Amino acid sequence: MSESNSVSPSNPERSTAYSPLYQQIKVLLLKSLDQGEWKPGEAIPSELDLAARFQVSQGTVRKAIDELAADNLLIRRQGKGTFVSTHNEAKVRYRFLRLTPDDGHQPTTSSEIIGFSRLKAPAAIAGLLALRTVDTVINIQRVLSFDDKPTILDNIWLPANVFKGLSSEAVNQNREPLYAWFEGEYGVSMLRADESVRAVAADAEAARRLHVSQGTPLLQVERVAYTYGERPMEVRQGLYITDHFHYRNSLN
Amino acid sequence: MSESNSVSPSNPERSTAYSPLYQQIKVLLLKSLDQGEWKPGEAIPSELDLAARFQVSQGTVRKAIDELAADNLLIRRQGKGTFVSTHNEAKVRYRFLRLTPDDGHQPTTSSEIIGFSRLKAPAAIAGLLALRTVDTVINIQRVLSFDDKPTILDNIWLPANVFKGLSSEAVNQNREPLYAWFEGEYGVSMLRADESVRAVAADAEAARRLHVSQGTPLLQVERVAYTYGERPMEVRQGLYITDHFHYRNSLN
DNA sequence: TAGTGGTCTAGACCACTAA
DNA sequence: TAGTGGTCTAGACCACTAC
Repeated sequence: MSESNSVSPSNPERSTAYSPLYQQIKVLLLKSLDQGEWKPGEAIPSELDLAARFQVSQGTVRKAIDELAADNLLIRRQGKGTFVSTHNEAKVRYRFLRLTPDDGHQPTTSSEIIGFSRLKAPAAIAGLLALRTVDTVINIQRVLSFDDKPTILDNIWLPANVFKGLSSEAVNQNREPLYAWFEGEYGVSMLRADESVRAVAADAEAARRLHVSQGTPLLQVERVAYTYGERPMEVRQGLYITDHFHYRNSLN
Repeated sequence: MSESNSVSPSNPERSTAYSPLYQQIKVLLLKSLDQGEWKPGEAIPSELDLAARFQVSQGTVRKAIDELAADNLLIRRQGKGTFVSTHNEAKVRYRFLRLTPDDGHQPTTSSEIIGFSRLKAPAAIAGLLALRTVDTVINIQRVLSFDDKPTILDNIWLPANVFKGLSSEAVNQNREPLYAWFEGEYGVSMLRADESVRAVAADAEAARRLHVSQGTPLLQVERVAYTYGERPMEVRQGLYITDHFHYRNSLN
């Protein structure tokens, strides 16, 4: 583990690229996070330790950490330290799920796996996952129920070369939220996602799985989730019943 | 214009409330913004001027401004100054509209007002706007077309006591985006909004207005928009056609 | 050239946590 | 009490804009 992470404060030959010190520190921190030097849920070194390691002032490290914390990659806890984000804490499980009950109450959730297969990536999926159509993907289908009522039909696509050894049995035995499971079992941290939302009519399959009539309006949510380096790691299409739930969003 | 905006760095009697200096500065800046001391699009005083005015260091003012800029209330422009946000710039018009063409191209937009009335606030609207049911609200209905194809049916509710003098003629003559118009004409800045999204079936009215068959799945977007101090200033229900457009969202 | 925001430092002190 | 992140200061210098 070489520790020669020094940085030159002012680079005299700035051909085209000038980047402030704290941005360079941020890149170094991201590299360590991506490489797993500190795992989800663990503390990273203190600001003073990092300042010594990178040969900069505490304030500069602070600004780098501030930005990573603003992006939810790190979590600061006064008096305790700075920790790597995780999907595995009660408070932030289902962090990416925007579907919310119309009344405030917290529903019980359960998941049933209804499909699992490996196949060559369909063109559309390959494009979104930055794969070729000769690469293998894993397809998982499941139904999420809230208070025992089927509410979400998910169709999930993962790159097989990353999720090595993921099997039908494994996914059936897993009881954690998927993203928490991915962190612990496959070392994949989902950091960010883009969603496209539409209204569609339930087809025969969706109607059967969600116990609604064919043609019922459903919310279709297409998600691409990314890990470090903006690398896409999951494509997911969800069909949501929205008669007693809504997709919430905040604009600013 | 009294200028006695001083602040005591450390309050010895912190009964329960401790708030850092930069937070107190932030509150003072918000008050000035709310009171219109600096209008949308205008520059606020320089950091050094504000530091002198509030008797704190530049760094403390900076941190207060940083947070306001992160909330999109202010915009920093290096070398020029810090400016009050506005919906009236080409770059950020339709800042709150998440509906996006599936292909990337930028459609032409047009708006047709199809309804205007004043009435006592219905209970549901009164609740969302923090009004009583004896208060008057303004209701505007319109159709937004993209590339001359009707795509959004909007039903908008405004508190009449704030939007004084808003008339059917005025709203018909206005050519700006609504929120830009509200800023200039009524001094109301829309800073933030919450949205609830659902899939619904087009009723007879929506079908007629949007040129689709009754029962067509539509995206229903319910929005509450807020100005300074989290005061709700608009309730809006939009029905979106999403066959060639989608509601985009980023999660992190 | 002057004025603005942006970066970086060094040091002091405060608030919070845990032993 | 020691260690962490959080606040605040004063000052130097850099990058960008406009005149």
